[in-house]
Amino acid sequence: MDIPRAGFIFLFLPNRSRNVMKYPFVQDVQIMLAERHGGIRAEITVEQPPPEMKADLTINAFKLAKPYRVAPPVLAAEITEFLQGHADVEAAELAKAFVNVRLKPGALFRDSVGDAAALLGGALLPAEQRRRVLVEFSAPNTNKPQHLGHVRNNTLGQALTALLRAAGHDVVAVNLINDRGIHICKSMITYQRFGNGETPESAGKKGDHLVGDYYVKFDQEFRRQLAALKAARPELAEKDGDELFLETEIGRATQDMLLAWEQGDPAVRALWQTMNGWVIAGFNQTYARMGIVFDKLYLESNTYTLGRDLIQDGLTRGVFQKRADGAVFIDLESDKLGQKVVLRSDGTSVYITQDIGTTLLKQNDLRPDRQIWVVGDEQIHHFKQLFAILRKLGHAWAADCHHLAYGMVNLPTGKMKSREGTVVDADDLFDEMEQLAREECQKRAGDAAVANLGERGRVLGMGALKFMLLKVNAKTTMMFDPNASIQFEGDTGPYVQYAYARISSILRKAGPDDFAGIADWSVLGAPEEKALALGLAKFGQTVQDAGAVLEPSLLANYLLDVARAFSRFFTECPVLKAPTPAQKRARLELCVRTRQVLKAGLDALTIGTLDAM
RNA sequence: GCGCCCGUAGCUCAGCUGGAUAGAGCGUCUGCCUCCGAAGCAGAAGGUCGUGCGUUCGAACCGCACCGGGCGCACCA
Repeated sequence: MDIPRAGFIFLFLPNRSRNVMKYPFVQDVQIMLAERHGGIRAEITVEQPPPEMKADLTINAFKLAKPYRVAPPVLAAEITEFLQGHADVEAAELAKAFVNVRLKPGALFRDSVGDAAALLGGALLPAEQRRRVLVEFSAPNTNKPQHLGHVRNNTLGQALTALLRAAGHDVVAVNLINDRGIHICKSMITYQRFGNGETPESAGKKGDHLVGDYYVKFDQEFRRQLAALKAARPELAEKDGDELFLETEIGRATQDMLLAWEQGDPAVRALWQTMNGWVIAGFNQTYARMGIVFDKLYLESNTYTLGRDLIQDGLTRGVFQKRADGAVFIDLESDKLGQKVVLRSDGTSVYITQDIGTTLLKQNDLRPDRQIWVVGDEQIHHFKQLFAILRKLGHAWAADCHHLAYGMVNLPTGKMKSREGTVVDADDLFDEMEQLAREECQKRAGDAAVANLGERGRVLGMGALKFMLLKVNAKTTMMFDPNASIQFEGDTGPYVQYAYARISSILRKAGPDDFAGIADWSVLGAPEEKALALGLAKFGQTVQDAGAVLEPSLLANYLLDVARAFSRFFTECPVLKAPTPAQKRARLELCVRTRQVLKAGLDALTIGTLDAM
């Protein structure tokens, strides 16, 4: 019963036989082998040889043995002999079953970076493989401000959206705001009691932070009442807070407020409107700083009842069953997911019921070929159940639903805990990053004034933060050390941004004459030049691969490789002071290509660039 | 108890559908700014890829078992 996977692969894995960057000698090898071995045309991929091999590319004959049914050394020998006579090839050497190929520089640069449109356009999938994709991410609760965990979610969702768009998909970014429920009422009830009409303006703080303060206050008040309750009734000492929620005065009052909200009580609704407005205004500032734009917004207050009708429908069709106590459940044993209640015995819906409803709503509203949820990995089981239920309801598109599960962000001290005050606030974190970035800029400028210091701080600070979150696998439970892990050196966003800025600087200094005519690639050939060009050539395939497996980290790590290759090139090969005008021209062209790839790649991760930093 | 994820250098992490002597950054040590901005470059040291079997011409990667860590298995969201 692995239908979802099958659908996933069908939709998203690019056809590997299509070479984005075409090396003609590879195709010639393919034709040669077909002629010799009964017309078989197997896919031939080029790989990167170990540096000590002094080769540019390598063909691995081990992988060809199976389709051709010929021993690897035999095939390798045939290929080597063939390539030794090929016009593009400078040398072809046989090593075990590997054929190490050194290309003539003219051919190497022509086929890797010669065609700018092909290089950058290589990211785009052919039209028939493009899809309409709905990406839901962020999905915040409107009871407190966002923290580092949300930042990872936001960054992943935003980058995934941009990445899929870079691959040619039509992506709709969706946010489902959880703006109702008992947790929202907690902030409301304490505000009602202790707020004294305070507003974000009067308090001088963002609305989400203000409301969050009252959420914290609720917890304090509740724990105070809980302690008093346990003191008065020692037999309750062993019970936990959740069990005794309704035994406390404030818990009872909060529950009553939720009921009043559901019945449309005007006063409760008005307070709710006001406080939610504050929070959402605050969220919008946070999103703006991250550069996030949603195409579509859903409010849970509008959608939370949707699933209920669907349950009734499924009940009549026998998908769901009713228990003696009135609760409705579905049997997911065939998917090894047990049983799942979808309607409580009192007829109210549970979390998954709402999700069924909103999933159908999104499907009907936006007609995507595929839905993706960016949600933490603790909900893996929930989504397995959700997708199984959708399948059982007969929705074929459920096979194209996917939960992008990401791991937690832990601190050196362990998990973030609001009660212990170890939560890293998103807005504070942004401030610190920008401050750090400004200091770094100023440090390098000495006493001189730095132009656009604020802008530089924003681009570099946010770039460092996003890159740090994106360079690790989404599913990795990652460590965040506030004091040490924000770096501007080494494997970082600013390292990539720095390469971009340095190229920009070079291009500024070059005169118009330096760009005259067409680059003659045959004058290049230094190892650093070749490594850079061969690296750039992988851009398109990397974007497609990263999009296919929904993994921005592939692209982030690729950009580090490119930036590193550029830095090496840059120290070893003078550009503006190249030995000959022809070399200067060609190296400038290589710089332009590198800049284009870095820009396109950072764009696909939603990380900004600066022409000077 | 059952299920999912993770154990790779002192630390944080890569390792592309199994392929050549396992990589990067940080940290430590050593060089390089009269030469396109040193947020850089070059080099050194540092690993029984958790353990053991198995599959394979070949395993960090696939299979099984075990050890260690995390997360799930609600009429919570």
